[in-house]
Order: sequence, then C-alpha cells, then structure tokens
Amino acid sequence: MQLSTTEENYIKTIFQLEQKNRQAITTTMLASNFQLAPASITDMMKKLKDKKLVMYEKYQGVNLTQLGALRAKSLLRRHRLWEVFLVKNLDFKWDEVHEIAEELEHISSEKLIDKLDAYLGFPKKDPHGDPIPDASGKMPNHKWISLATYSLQKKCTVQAVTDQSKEFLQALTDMDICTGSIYTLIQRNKYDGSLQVMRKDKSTFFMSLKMAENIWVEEIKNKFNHDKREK
Amino acid sequence: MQLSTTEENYIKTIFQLEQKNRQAITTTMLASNFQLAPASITDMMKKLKDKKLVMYEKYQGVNLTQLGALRAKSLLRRHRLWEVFLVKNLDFKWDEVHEIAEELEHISSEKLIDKLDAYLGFPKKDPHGDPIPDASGKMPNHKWISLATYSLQKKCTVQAVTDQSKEFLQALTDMDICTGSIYTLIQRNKYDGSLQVMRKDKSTFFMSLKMAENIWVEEIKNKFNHDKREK
DNA sequence: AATAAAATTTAGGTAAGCCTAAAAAATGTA
DNA sequence: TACATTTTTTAGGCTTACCTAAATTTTATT
Repeated sequence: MQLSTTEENYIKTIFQLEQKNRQAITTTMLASNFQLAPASITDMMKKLKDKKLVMYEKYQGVNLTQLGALRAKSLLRRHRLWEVFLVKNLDFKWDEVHEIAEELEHISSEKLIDKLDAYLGFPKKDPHGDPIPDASGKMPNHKWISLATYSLQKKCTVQAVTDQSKEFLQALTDMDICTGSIYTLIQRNKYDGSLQVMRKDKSTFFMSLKMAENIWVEEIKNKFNHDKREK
Repeated sequence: MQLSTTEENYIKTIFQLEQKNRQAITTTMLASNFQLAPASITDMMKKLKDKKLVMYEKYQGVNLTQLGALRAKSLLRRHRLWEVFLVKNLDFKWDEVHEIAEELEHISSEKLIDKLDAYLGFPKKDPHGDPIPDASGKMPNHKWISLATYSLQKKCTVQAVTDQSKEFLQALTDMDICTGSIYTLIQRNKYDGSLQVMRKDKSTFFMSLKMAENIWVEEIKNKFNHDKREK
C-alpha cells in the first residue's frame, strides 16, 4: 500500500519513540515531537488504524502493528543508506546529512534502494553508528547502553549517537567525540548530574547529562587486539 | 522562494512545452499533459502568476517569466544529473530512470546537487542525450533537427530523444537505436509519412513518423575523424 | 471518594490541489 | 456578420493534513 510522505513520517517517528520508551506512545509525545496540535495527532492515528499500521484505542496511546513496524524499518533503511551515500560518496559532514536524508527516504522505488545498497557495498551502519536494516527488515539488535547510565571506571567505545540535530553533532565534533572513540566514566556530579569522562590519554573533561543520554556505548572486552580499528 | 512539488511540476512542464511550441502554452495543452481537468490548470496559473513565475492573462495562454524559466532549468538540471547517476553508477537502464528522477528532482538541497554534479564529473548530457544546465542555469543551445524533418540522403547522428516513456525507449532499444548511432534518411512514404532509414552497413528499415519526431539528429560534417567516439 | 488538573478527543474550520457543471469568451464556419 | 463549436473560466465541492475551541476522559491530589 502506498503511503503519503506525512503518513510515513508518523510511522517512522512512532517506531523511534517505541525504541526509546518501551510502552504505548501518547498523543502528547507525538504532538511535541512533530510540533503539532494534539488534535492533529488524533486525526492521523484514526487514519493509520484504518490502514492497519497501528494499534490505537482512544485515550490509550498507540503502538505499531507488525505491518507498521516493517514500514518503519524500510524507512530507516532508506534514510540510513542515503546518509552513508552522502557522507562516503558526496563528502558531506555527519551533521549535514540528516535533513537531506529526511527527503530522500521518501523516494519510493525499492529497486533504487537495493541498487544503492549494493553500490555502497551493503554497509551495516550509518555515519552516526545506527544499524541499517536489510531488505527484509532485519536489524541487528545491539546491546548498547547510554553513556548517561554506564558504570564508572569501565572502558567503553562510542557505538552510536541518537540525536541527529546539527547542534548536538557539532558539539560532539567540537569535543572530538566520534563513533569508535574510547572513554572511561570517572564520576557523576551530584549537583547537576554532569559526568566527568576520561580520554585514552588520561586527560578528562565534563559532559552534561543531556548530551550523555544521546551517546550509546558498549563495554570493551579487554582482548589484546581491542584497538584494531584502522583500515 | 520555496515551491511545492506540484508547482515545480507545472513550471517544468510549461518550460518543456515552450521549447517545442514557440508560442503561448494553452490551458488545454497543460490539461492533456497532466491528465487533469482544465479548471485545475486555470487555478494553478493564477497561483503561479501571483508568485511571478508565469505571465498569464485570461484566455491568452501562459509563458514563463525569467524567474520561472530559471526554476525550470534548475529542475531539469536536477532531473538529468540524477538520471546520469542512476545509469552510470547504479546500473539502471535508460528506460527505467525517468520515473525515479521525477521524484529525486524535487529534493531541495542545492548543495546536494552541486556535490552530485562534481561526483559525476560535471556531465554535459543525460543518458537520453539532453543537455544538463549548469549551476547558473546556462544550457548549451544545440542546433538539432528532428529526424522527422531532416533532409534525405544526408548522414546524421542521433543526439537525443525527447520522449521518456518506457514504451518509446524500449522500441528504440529493440531497433538498436541509441544516441551516437549514424543514419541516412532514404525516403518518405507518401501514404503514412513513415520513413525509410539506412544504417551504416547500408541495410535499411522503416520507422513511423511518430517515432522520428522524438529523435533529434545533427548533420555529420564529413571530416576524416568523424567517427572517433569510442573511449 | 471528590475534585482539580492534565491529556485527549470531538466539532467545526482552513489552504492546497484536485473535481464537475455551468457560464463566458474566443474561434471557426456559413 | 451571425451562429455554432471549442476553449477557458467561474462557482461550488471534496480530501488531506493541519488548526482552535469546547467537551470528555484520565490521572493526580486532597
């Protein structure tokens, strides 16, 4: 079934909210996400329910059906493949590609996406570290932890970042943080929740809780070759 | 000024009709082109006039303003660059790319198009032979003649084709006609207007007037090296 | 449990881009 | 030139995706 750009955007956003909040997604959450009046969300939820893309009951919030989730993953696939193309082939910076990919993801040809995937060499991750679902909608489910809740004194590598705003990505760039880099959490500031983080060279710096919440890390297994990431 | 996809499609189509018919474009021509009711065209012409994209007077047809023509050429640029990408990089056939490029041309980032242009090596022509306007809207104005009106007994090369339908392009492919190939017009059939055409190997075949109208050729200057097109 | 506050839905309205039917203007023809 | 035909416009409607304001339901608080 052919969906409008607007419907696709709703589906994708519900999926992403479900990933973060493992519960029903409320009208208010969607309204604030889209900067729309809550009444507009209600309208659309009825429409998406009719199309069997969401499970929705009045006042009870909404979740995607299997069909809806499949469509959402197809959108994430398109979005992330285009981001790879923009960064790898067209030489865009990682903080410039999100808006453009928001438009490109709605191009409807399946064949286009599959050929793009092949052209890029079937990449597994986008430039922000997020996994790219395959043509059937399968997506590796990682066991990443937000840096905000990670344990103290354990080395970790940055796997992905989940805020795509220019502001956030530029802040990361300014602090020289990128996927793959290695840190250790030293302590939590009791006053404002901010974190003291240690670099590989033992120097430390501070980071707000808000930033840390959007940085996803994985513990480093202390093998001999844990740092063989160059190519 | 930001235009909707619909407005962009009108502008582009008016431009292309102006290229073919050097006169004001009528409501009926546009209506049949878009397969829309004439009343819908009138609505849109008023809107485009308000935006200073067209010159339009009731019952007098429509033409693009300079501003409108600039927007149209920007769209042709995007469309044709994407077609090059699809054929050269993603390995699509020339009869598959038009519909996809119709969607891609509406992606709004100027930076994207300029980077794509550079990535493709600043191509001058799309896969159908049509010229690609540069970033400032300049487009080489060629002196091509439709095969339908070309003189008899003179060698010519196919420069471009101006019907992008699958049916037309597949017919060309079946007849083994592509841009660059060389023909001589032998005679015009007085009964149905069809043309007898000679190949380089002196064999001949027939072609309908309708097909010939969409094939644009250029006379071959009989220099020694007129056939050095391989690379 | 009753009430206040917050969240959500319903009802009715708007702009874009289409439609049909009827009216008006332009064009072709006798 | 007058009439018929064709083209074009006007008028009024519809759908999508939004809105505001009012009504309803849920949740929180006393």
